[in-house]
Amino acid sequence: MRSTLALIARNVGVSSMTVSRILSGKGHLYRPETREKVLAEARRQQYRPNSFAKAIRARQFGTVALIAASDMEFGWISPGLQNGILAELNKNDTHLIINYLPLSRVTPGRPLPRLLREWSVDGLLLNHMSALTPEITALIREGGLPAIRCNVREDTDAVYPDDFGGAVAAVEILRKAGHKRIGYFTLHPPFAHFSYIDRYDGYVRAMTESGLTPQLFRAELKLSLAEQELAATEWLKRAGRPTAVVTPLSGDVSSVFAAAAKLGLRVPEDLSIITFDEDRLDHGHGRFDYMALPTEELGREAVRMLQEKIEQSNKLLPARCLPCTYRCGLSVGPPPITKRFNRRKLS
Amino acid sequence: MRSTLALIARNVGVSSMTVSRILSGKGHLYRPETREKVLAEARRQQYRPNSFAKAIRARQFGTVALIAASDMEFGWISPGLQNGILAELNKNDTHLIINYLPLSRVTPGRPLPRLLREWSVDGLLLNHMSALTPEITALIREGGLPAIRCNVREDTDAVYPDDFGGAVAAVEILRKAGHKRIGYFTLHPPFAHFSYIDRYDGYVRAMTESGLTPQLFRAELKLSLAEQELAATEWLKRAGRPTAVVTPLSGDVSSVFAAAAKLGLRVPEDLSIITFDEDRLDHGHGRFDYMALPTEELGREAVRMLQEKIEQSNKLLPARCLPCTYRCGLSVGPPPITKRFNRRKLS
DNA sequence: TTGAAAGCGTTACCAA
DNA sequence: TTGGTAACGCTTTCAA
Repeated sequence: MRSTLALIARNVGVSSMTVSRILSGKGHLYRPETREKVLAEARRQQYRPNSFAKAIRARQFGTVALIAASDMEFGWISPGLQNGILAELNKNDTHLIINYLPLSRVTPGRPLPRLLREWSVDGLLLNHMSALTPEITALIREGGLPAIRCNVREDTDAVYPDDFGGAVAAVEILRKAGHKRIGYFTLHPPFAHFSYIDRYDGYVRAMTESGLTPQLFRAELKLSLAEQELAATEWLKRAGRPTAVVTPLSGDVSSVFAAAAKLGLRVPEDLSIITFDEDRLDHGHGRFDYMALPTEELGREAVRMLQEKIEQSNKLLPARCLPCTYRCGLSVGPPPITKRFNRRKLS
Repeated sequence: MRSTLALIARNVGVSSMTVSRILSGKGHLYRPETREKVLAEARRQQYRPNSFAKAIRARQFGTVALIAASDMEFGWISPGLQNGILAELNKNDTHLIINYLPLSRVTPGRPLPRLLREWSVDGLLLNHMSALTPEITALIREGGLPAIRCNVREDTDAVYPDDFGGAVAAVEILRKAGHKRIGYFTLHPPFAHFSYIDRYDGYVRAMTESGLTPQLFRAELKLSLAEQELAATEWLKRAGRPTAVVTPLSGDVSSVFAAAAKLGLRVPEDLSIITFDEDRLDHGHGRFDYMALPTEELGREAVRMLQEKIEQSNKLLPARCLPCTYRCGLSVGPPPITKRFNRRKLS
């Protein structure tokens, strides 16, 4: 049976207010004798306060929700983002409820998840894996809950990584290493997202502003894996082929690497690679150079903004755009000696 | 201002019970006229029930917690596991609170997170990224909450993947492809975990039972990335070098692949690779063959078990061990023609 | 067809 | 130093 203040009070022979105060740190007001008896009985019963009852009294939930909004049937929340959010929330003993929300469910017909139908949290964090739709914007506004949007490039109430700047920085790193023929390599993206576009735009901008020519490889969706690899191989052995590539997704790396290996091109001696990724434990143990997305800081900042909104009755906040960080690996080096490289026959 | 039943009731001029019943689907008991008025006012006020108040009345939280227990300061929950858990919980409109729990915080001195100090959930899912400690076992038992442990090999109240069987299956796949010299390749693991050991044990068992000789490469922790790669290269060019490797972590793949590429060994023509991973969107777009961990099903099963425990007053449940699934990629093929391969000089 | 009262487990407030 | 009362927002139960 669950223990309550009333139960302890009855057993000890005091009022439940006495118990309440002693157990919530106001014990100095009481006689040591009373205090001891209450504490002992609470311990005996393994008393733990009911946080929902507290929340009702306090008129705030002490809870925030993180919703993964996407085009897909399931959600995806980056571990770094999640950790950043939790780290910041834990400072205030705030709970985090998570759920995913397929955007297809945000239409007049379909029922919303309980999280949005009922009143259960003080604020909302939305993680966007696809573009913002008018429906979801309306949903949030109508809900009246303070909300911060993560990973979506909006002017207000949003936090997102500087993907454009990350791509520019990647090109700069390769340029400083001596590369001029820098390609952009990507298979098909698993979902549509602003960052995927911004990375390419950043690449093109950095290239043209340096007077270099962008060269893009983009595998078509309908091709099989083997066909994609073949196409990649063709692209890598063209005359004027790149000595370095930027890829927007870490999943692209093994493809370009495999294609290069098939041609006998070594990384980084013959081909340098920079990709995008979040900092994580299993990222090839640092084999590849990458632009690290500021996922953890994104989470922390989102929480700070949300807390500000909760305190200041949902006031509009300017968005924050956080920079990527270059992580050195083993996949970037100087370009090969040009003449020999160009003359080399690739089978 | 938040809307409540009482507020609507006052505005319409009925009792709050009337409002409560009409808004919770028992409207047919009332005159259409009353019903309409109440519904209109509720809509106007954007009424949403307070789920904490409901929970208090119902004497259950309608909420479950997922705690990521690990040796590290932060947590790691596999996206598949999380999705499986959410998918199953959403069937009953149950909320999921997540948090991480560094095992160092489970000692008499340090304060526990609110989730464990207070009473906020009906049950607990524990995701273990390290071995179970006596402290955490005691903590859970004392807490008195129904709990299921994920990713830990225990006899009761647990769900975990069959890593041993997965490794056995991986060896079988390579054997059937014709390989006899099958190696085991791993850098240092990011954390200690039963699965890491079980995979190796499964590999050794499958090899010896087939009359083959295990050969292990394991990079030492203190080596730099470049030194690890050098060591891997040495291992791959020994006489009697493997024609296929099993690696327990997907992060190992790029290392063995890179080392092979340095030697001019192609995948899969000269070297086949099978790794372990969970099904995910960005897994090299299917480049590598892997044994897929049943993470999503693990989550679903954990929730089903937990719900059973919650209903049946925390009764002990036998553990469940779920099989891995082979996912075909482009990294497994027949072994190279032996004589030529053996004679070939690798620089 | 509708309502009043009681209670879920807390805590703020006022009184003793 | 201690206790009674009321209230947070909801639903069950009983009564009209």
